[in-house]
Amino acid sequence: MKLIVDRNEDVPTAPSPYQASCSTCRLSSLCLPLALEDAEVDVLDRIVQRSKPLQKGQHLYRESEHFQSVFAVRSGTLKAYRTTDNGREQVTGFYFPGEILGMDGIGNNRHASSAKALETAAVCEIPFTALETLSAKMPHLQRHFFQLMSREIAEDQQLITLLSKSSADARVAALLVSISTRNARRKLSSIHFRLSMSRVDIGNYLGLTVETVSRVFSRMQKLGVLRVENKEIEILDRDALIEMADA
Amino acid sequence: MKLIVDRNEDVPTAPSPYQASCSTCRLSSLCLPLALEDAEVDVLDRIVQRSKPLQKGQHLYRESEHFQSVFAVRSGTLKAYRTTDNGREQVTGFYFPGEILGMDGIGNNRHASSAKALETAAVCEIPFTALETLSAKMPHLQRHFFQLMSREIAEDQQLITLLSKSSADARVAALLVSISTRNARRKLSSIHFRLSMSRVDIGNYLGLTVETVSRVFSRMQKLGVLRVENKEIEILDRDALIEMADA
DNA sequence: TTGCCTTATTGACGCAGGTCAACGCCCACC
DNA sequence: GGTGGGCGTTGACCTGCGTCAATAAGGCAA
Repeated sequence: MKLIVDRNEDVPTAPSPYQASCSTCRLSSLCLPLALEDAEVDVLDRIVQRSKPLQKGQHLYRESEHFQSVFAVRSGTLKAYRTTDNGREQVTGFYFPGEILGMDGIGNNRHASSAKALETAAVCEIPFTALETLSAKMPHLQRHFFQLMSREIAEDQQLITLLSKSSADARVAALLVSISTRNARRKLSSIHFRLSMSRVDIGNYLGLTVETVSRVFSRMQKLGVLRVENKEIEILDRDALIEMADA
Repeated sequence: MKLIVDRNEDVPTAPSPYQASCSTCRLSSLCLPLALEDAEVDVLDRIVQRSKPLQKGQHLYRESEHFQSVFAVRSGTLKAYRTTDNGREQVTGFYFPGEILGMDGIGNNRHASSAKALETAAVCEIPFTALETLSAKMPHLQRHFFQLMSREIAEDQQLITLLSKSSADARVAALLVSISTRNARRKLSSIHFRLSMSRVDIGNYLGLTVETVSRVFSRMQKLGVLRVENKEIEILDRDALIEMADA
């Protein structure tokens, strides 16, 4: 039987049903408000739209849809993926709380990828036209947004490098290190976490088959580098993992 | 013996020995000035620096160097590449006239990759701080630069997809189609061109070995899709090539 | 609970592309 | 015009990962 305190689930933070504001959001130091003055954050706040959470499997946007906004993840995880001409799916990224997605749609005013929730997820919607207007007035914001986009480029290039020559072991290791690092940024455990994505998604992202991913996990477990129990991962030897990531 | 006009080298803008201005540049319709009013182009012109050409093999910038400017290619070809922790090299892109490179350095104020001329090449340097200031004043410019960065992201994602699952044939085909398309944009032949990069660079970019690249070229030639003669490429059956690119 | 369906693991086998090696060709530089 | 060194091609062989198949283990509905 459920207890009354459970109702707190419906009230993630303060006032609004979803989220009060950027200024009270504990992710603000990772997200768009980073590097903004308090007064500037308030202005930004006014253009940010918070809506009801996405259910697992629900789409935030779809490839080739009209582009209107970028999104910041507030909770949960999303995957971005594109569908190739011959119908194959390619996962291009996983997005965790505090991270921005949708920037690939700016170029042609249509989303270059689809985004889907891997679990219940909440996002902040940032209408791009408003963001542009604001950026022109707030140099810090403009700069920061340029930086965010640039980092997305640099990260994609890292993935390119990974996919181009690394072994299956190195790919999986690199993903785990990446998740671990991003968890640390959010003050979560960097050695013990739950994978929100399936083996299929991992394989798809890393250019491997499910079977290979599974075998790599087993192998790493046998080597004492990881403890794997379904989606629960414990990193037992982070140094070894980092070592494997670039071999 | 030096002529007096050479002293213009000290005056980077107007009547320089290298290039008059964005407004007279025949690449302006592909490059940064795109979508700008004539008056705006003049303002942009004033921050753009044109310098003496790079020789083949010369670096434009190196990974982890302090980031200061982005660059537009005026003539020639450059490759961008990064060096992994274990010393391997990964080519992340080729840049042709009218294209912008260096945007991956904005994020952390250091270049995330190195850029090297594949043949004699001329570039325009666009100091980023000045570009930011100007962007805040010229909405068209800000918008356009956001779009350029976004397209770089989208293109990287395309490469990710390519590297993730495609066969060697598909990878090479995709690169050739890409070069062909980019040549067409510059009003050059889309079916007959000279590869400015070596087989090693192609292989490196596509995550293949030189031998495989060479074999693919031979195979395509045998199939009557291409005519290959050293670096000269003639596309005999563009449709077949496009077909191969996503198989 | 039971049952169904999706996701994960493990094994056996085949093949695309990597590796190693030999050789030819282009061209830069004496 | 000769020669050396880099670049490209081709062949023979090997291996890591994909494929196919069978089984197990969760997870959700009724």
